[in-house]
Amino acid sequence: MSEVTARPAARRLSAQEREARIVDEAVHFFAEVGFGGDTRELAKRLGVTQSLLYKYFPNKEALINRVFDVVYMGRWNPFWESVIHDRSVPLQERLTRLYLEYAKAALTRDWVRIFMFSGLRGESINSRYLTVLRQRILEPIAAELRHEFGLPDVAEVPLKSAEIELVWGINARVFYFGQRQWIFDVPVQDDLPALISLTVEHFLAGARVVLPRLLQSNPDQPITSR
Amino acid sequence: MSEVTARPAARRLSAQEREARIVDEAVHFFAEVGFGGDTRELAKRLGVTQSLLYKYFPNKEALINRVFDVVYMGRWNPFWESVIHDRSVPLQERLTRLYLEYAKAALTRDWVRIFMFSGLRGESINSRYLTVLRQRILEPIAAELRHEFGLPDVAEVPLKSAEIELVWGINARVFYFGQRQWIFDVPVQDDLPALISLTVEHFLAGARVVLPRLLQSNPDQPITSR
DNA sequence: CTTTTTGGTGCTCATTTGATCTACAAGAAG
DNA sequence: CTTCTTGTAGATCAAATGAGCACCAAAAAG
Repeated sequence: MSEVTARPAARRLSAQEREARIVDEAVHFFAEVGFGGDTRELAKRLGVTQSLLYKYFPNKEALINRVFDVVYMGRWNPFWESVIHDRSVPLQERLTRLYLEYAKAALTRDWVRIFMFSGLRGESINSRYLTVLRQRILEPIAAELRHEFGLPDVAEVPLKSAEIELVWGINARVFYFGQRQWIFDVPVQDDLPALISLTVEHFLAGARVVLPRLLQSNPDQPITSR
Repeated sequence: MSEVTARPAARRLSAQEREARIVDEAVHFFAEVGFGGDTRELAKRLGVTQSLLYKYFPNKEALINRVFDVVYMGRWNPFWESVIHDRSVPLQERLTRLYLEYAKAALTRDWVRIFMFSGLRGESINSRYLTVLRQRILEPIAAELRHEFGLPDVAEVPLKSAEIELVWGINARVFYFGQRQWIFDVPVQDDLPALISLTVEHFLAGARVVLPRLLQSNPDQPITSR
């Protein structure tokens, strides 16, 4: 076998194009092996020398931060926010559409794994992302639930934290599908869209029973308590 | 400040005791920084020289595998399995007790983080653990749900995968509490036990509506489907 | 065709890190 | 007092890895 393998380099792209390819491959690479992955291996996958990476990014951290930008808010879809408020569509359908679309972005291998890798690393970006998610998705859903079940408007009775927690539950379940598939190797058997619609259906049926009771109890921190 | 800190070594323990301390500290250490954490730092935390570690474990991998043994099945509580079948107690209470107890073991910082670190590393132990969980906890719960709602016994109509998926949902939600607290830094506001009991209540209320419908539909892979 | 620009390579350095080895000290046991 | 065991001290190796530098060659400009 010849030792001439990595030599015919895919040379001479525009700086812009090259940078884009580096970031793109970095997303896949770090999603696979974690941020401890070494730059030589990344360069090899790009068909490029390791030193070239440092012509585009001052150091590894800068590249990692670029990956965060691209993967996190770079994939945010405004449709997720808008669909919630469209009361011309039944709530169950709105939620199903929302999470069907959400799954397309957030249940990819790259996204799920990078989300966990960065969280475990102690990056504050996870916390920031989830805060945005809560404000733009979960709280609006909670408000729509009030309307759906004929409960007092949020303007009158502010959302209780337990209501938000209930809505977190949808996210938890959907995200868990992704974790099972891309991290734990216990893939989902059934058709994912079908499971998501089942999840939404189940969620609403449960909320219809539990929510009114939740709002009757005392101020905040209701329920049985410690 | 004095540099006399790690020197007054806790010397001369029995081999057994020393090994136990190493494993114990390794659990905390790897849970914090991941399995990429270096042995010198671990030794420092133990107040011991790095070379001593290699007197107890042939290499780092062996130590890591020990950590898996201790953390995974080493913390399995048979009560989780037994409580499910006790029909002298209402199902809702059984499930609440189960997940309250489950949370004590599986919602610790060490457990949640090591579970994710090992999963991302591609360890097969996660898949094995979740398979055991499904067989010993989730499927029995699904069977009890049949009984609870007056649906055909599992012996007559075998469990559909969608039923199991529904039960995975409880686990997903409970585990997500742990992930938020120990990985994403978006801690749960309310009292955790209260939230778990709310989760169970909500789950059962939803299942009561959805499950009968699920069993009426065609063979497996029911629901809307692609 | 020559010059200039700039994308890309090869080599090298300094650290970090897993792992090993020699010599020695201090409790416990006979 | 001698011997065994637990640990230290510390040096050391080899491999892996982030980062920097001098130089080259292909494309663009004149």
